[in-house]
Amino acid sequence: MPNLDAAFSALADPTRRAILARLALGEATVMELVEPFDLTQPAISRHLKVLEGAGLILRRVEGTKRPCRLAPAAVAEIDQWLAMLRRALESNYDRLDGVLAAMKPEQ
Amino acid sequence: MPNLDAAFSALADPTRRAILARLALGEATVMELVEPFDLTQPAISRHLKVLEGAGLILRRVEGTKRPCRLAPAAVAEIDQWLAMLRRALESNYDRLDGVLAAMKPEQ
DNA sequence: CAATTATATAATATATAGGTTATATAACGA
DNA sequence: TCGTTATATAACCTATATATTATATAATTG
Repeated sequence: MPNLDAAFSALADPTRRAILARLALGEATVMELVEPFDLTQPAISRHLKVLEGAGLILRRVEGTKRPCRLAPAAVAEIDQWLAMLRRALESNYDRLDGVLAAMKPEQ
Repeated sequence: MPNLDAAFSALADPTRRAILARLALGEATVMELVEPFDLTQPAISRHLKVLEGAGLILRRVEGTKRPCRLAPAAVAEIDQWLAMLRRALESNYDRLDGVLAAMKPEQ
């Protein structure tokens, strides 16, 4: 899954997570997304490109505007991958009693 | 949540995800984690440091070995953050019919 | 058509990531 | 105690990320 690289990497940046949090409230244009940040428009445009490349947002063309909205693709992929960790963590937890019981006598 | 930076950033690297996938099968020492990769031991040690810093793994001291295992902290935090996106995606989906109906007449 | 608005791209600078080799440290086993 | 094994750290190099400013493109409006 080479896309997981892009998805996790996109989410690693706090500005991009803030953009996604804003988009969770609904569609927004580039300039609307620039406004709350102390960053230039080109900087936000690049972040949006990263988010789009990762499958985290989609953009429409509406005249000269490019309204952005959340996309489901990447979140689904991430969830799927994390499920593997969750399963492992749960089964480790299940085994914990046994492991502790086996260890204590030796110490 | 400054930890989300570290957690997502840690997961963005395929080597580190592979290490986690290995640890999902059970605890492993540093050298056991080096073995399947075409990387040097210091490289893996650095990856482990990153994973530990992100709250994705824990390490015990066992003589000269440092067995690693998965940690639940970061996964929980990530899940919580993603839940926000999931909710928004679902409600956007719910609204989609209405939005489309409202748009079509204008175009 | 000219001016403005919305967005993208290019050029550039700097910081950070991730790899390597060399070396330090600390426990183990003979 | 000495050599070996397991791991960590330091120094260094290169590639990439992110920001900026300047500029291009394309739709909108007067």
